[in-house]
Amino acid sequence: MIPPKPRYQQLKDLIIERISSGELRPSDRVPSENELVESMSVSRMTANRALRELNDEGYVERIAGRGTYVSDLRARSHLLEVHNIADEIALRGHLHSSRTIRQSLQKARGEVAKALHVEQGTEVVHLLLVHLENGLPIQLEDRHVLASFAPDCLDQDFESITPSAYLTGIAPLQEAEQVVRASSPNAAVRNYLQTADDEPTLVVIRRTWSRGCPVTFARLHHPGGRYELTGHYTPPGTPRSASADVVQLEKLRQ
Amino acid sequence: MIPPKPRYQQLKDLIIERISSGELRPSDRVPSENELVESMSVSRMTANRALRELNDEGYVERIAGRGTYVSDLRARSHLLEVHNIADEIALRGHLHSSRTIRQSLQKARGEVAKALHVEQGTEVVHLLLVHLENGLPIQLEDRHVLASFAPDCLDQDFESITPSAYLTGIAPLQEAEQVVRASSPNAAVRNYLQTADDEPTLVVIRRTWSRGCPVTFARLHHPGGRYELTGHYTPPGTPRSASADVVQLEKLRQ
DNA sequence: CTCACCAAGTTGTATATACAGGCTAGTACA
DNA sequence: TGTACTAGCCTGTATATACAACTTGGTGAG
Repeated sequence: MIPPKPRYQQLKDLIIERISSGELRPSDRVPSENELVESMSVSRMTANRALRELNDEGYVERIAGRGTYVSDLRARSHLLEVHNIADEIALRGHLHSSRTIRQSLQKARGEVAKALHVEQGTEVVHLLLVHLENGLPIQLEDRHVLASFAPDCLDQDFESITPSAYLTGIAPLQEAEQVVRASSPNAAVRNYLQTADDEPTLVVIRRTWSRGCPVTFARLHHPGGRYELTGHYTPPGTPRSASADVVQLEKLRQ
Repeated sequence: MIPPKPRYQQLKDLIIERISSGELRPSDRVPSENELVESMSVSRMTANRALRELNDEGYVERIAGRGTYVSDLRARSHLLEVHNIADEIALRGHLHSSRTIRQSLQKARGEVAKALHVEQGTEVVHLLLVHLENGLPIQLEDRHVLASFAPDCLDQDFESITPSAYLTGIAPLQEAEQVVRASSPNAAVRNYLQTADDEPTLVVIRRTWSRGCPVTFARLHHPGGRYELTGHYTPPGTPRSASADVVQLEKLRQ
């Protein structure tokens, strides 16, 4: 028999659930401590602990005298962690969708063959997808997967499961290497990402190893104005909530 | 006048100080909540909050029924990669030089004050430098340093020692947080970096903590065409509070 | 000697209460 | 009209109290 979760944790789970389900959207007001006391039949200290920890973990933003609000962190991802774009978006309480542009068997050439440490002509699956956050393009995923590693890659429906989630399901990821660049996108990329002519893109080029061999090579293009990477050597004791977020809340309240 | 720190924070600072000074070593027993109640004249809930947060932040390990023990902090040290542009360039076998554009005492305003967690008007040193690799601009460093943290910051010759190297010499920089963006530079940045009109920049915004407080906030602009960030990812080991540490404690108790 | 049990100490959680301080909207007053 | 002030809500912190669960060491019964 598993012990029941503590009540403060139940409260946290409840609020996180409301955020990821979209019921509470960024900059929305979260029930105050006293409202939680009423509706959830807990003491204020318990409600306080739940909200305080959610604040420390970056889910919400608390402002003394005003209230508690759902954080709207700009599109963020952890630089040193390999993340699934769909999870990332869901965590922000937004809706993820994707559109498959290409899903075909090819022979590795040049850069791809070199990156994957295989002979030219080795079979790879080429994937080209656009990921959307609330309908807005947030990532163009240009990925090559070693066909021998993922034989059924061609039959997958990558609009219901992301390549990243699919690949980590096949075999544990052991190592990854990534390069981050700022670049001016060409017309095709601009078109897929629906960006202005002068908006740069943040490009993440990532190679991933499994069982000691590189198995996939991806080029991830993001619109510079809507996406940023965060590397987090988490500072103990300081709440995640940074200045920019507060400013953002201010703007949204007008 | 700055308000006094809350007591739970004073307790945390005290214990962190004892740990970093070496008075308390890894796997040593930390005073229990009740002992802190006695010696520090606080309520147990306050002592509990201090120790609980230290646990959440990885400084200590708490075991119900046993006590609180100092964590093995080895895992934390590898987190912070030193990003000194001069070392980076030297590592490539190239020549590093730099030009100081501004080095002045200022009062923190807006974004800077918030990022450093200080009142508006707190004195900060503003540094603006261009770093060159083989004579070519590779980074525009726009940095604010808490004046109280580095009093002689104004007298340093940052063309012979980089701010990064200087700051790590003063005190261990324990934690950092960074955000990476692609953006279109304004005319001033373009001029300093000698980039073409349509070349985007890769901007790294980094806050660095020492002894629990943010001490410096830097905005590092790089020419998109000549600079990229590389990262390496290996799967995390067992989480901080997991079995390994407990096993270690078990061993030490023999 | 061995095992069961218990007492003391520890952490984990929950509650009620209190006060301080920030923020806002509305009201009273000039 | 405009300004100053206040009531009410909010978060932030601190304390006292209570009970539960866990660990350890000792004690007593078998």
